[in-house]
Amino acid sequence: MAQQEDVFKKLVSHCKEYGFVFPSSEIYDGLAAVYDYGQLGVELKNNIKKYWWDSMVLLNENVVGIDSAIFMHPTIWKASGHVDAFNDPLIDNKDSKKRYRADVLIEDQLAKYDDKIDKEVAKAAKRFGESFDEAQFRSTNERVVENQTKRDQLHTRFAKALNDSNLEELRQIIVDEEIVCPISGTRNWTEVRQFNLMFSTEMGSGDGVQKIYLRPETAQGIFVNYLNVQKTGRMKIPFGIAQIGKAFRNEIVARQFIFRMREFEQMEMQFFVKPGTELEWFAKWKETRLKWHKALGFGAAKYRYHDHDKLAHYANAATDIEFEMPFGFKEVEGIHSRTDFDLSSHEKFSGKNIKYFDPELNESYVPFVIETSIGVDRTFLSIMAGSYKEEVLDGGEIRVVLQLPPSLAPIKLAVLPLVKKDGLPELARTIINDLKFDFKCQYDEKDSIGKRYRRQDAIGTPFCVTVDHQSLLDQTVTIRHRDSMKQERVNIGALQELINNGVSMKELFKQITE
RNA sequence: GCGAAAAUAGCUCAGUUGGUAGAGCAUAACCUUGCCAAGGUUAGGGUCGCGGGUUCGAGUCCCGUUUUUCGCUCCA
Repeated sequence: MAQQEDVFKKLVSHCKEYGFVFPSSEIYDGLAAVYDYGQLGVELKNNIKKYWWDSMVLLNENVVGIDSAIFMHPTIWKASGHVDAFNDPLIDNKDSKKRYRADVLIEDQLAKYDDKIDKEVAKAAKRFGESFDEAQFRSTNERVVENQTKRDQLHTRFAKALNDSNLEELRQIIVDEEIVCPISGTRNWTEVRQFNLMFSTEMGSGDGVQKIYLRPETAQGIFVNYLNVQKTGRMKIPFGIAQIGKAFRNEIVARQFIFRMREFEQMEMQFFVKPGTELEWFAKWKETRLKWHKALGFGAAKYRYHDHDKLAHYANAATDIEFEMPFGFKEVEGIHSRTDFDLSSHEKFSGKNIKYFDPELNESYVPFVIETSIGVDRTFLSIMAGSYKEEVLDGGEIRVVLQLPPSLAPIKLAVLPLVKKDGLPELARTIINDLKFDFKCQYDEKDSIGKRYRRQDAIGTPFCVTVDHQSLLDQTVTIRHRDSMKQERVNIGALQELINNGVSMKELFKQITE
């Protein structure tokens, strides 16, 4: 484990050193859990997005894309459940350092009163046997009535405090009820704090100002547009809508580099199906999505499914695809069968009919939804982690090489004059000027050729084209492959096709569709 | 958010009992070599995370703060 953490540390340094990822606002001491992508990082990230996007909208004729706004009508987040479901009041015990949900502590206290009452009843039942009338006993026994009164008073007070979002009152209840920490047994509590998952901002000014949220997921932008897309695109169920975009969550703890950030990017596809068929489609997408990951070539052992036992309020089946990060297997993608929860809820809250008319069945229904939701930043991290290698060469020296899938590499080829004289740089420039329309190229004439190869290895460039004196005579160059370090001599005119074959995403797509 | 540890050049780090900062690599220029990094010469780059305090004097001691890592907690 210590060694793995070491790898993670090296990976983070590598990302910084070569311009993949920088801490945000670094000259102002940074901003917690926010990162910027650098000159190579943005290329890799764009390639990842292209790989996903094309795998959805090119490979599936019934999947189309949209790009919805980050700002959305505030009621959307009521309908989705985000406003209510993520307002947990939290309290810490200063002695045990444990954190609890304040409402759960109070609910436990309510349960204790119930236990006391039940015990009294049980005792009486034992004592009086068959002649025991529980209902009468409950209403007349002093201790039972006392506990019932206390419980009811607490319940009323608790419900009011929750309803008013009165955090001081919640804390006061915990103090008044003399609730102790189960670990430390003390009543040394912090204030109750509210953590809302959603960031909010204000739109408009003056009297018309409106509180709006930064979307915590991109999915809702698809749901509220599904009928627009269906009608204008003449889509027939089953069909899907794909979207890539930023989302924001005010995480309590955001950590592990770009794995959990407060601002992040999602690639989501919502697939609309006939009710009753959702589990078949869930299984289908579960399989397809794993193929997409495996096609990257890091080995099947790096991935696994994690099926959810505990399901979210909207789902009837859910699984994660996990990748073995340097800090363990972690979720990269989630596949959920979201039922008709979201669409039905939007129908209710908006008052609009958003049923799909199925011409084959000649009837209307609210479609069920299968969601595939993948984090761009997590995928980026998984690809960096899977690619970073420290190879021990024959001579015993270590080569740092980023074995990125060539189709995702930020730089596709470097063109290197063997010496920076005798007209070699000029020929190298000519080659770049010809290839730059198709591939991101880099020119380098500094330092020895070996050193230049290593520099390209460190940023994952799959091909190095070297111009030497023979090139001037017969228009051939050597092309060197990153992973094998093998070289071959080819005609300059053959480069375009050779490189194109090497960096095309076609091979990956074939693995997904077969 | 709680606790622990850390923060010195682009990266990895050193820095003595407190005496105004160093290395390796990297970067740039020139010379040299030319197919798998680390030849020569030279240069740039640091108010030692930030703000206070103690002191004649703070990278070093004290307090606060920010950021990062680890543990706890949370993660529809």
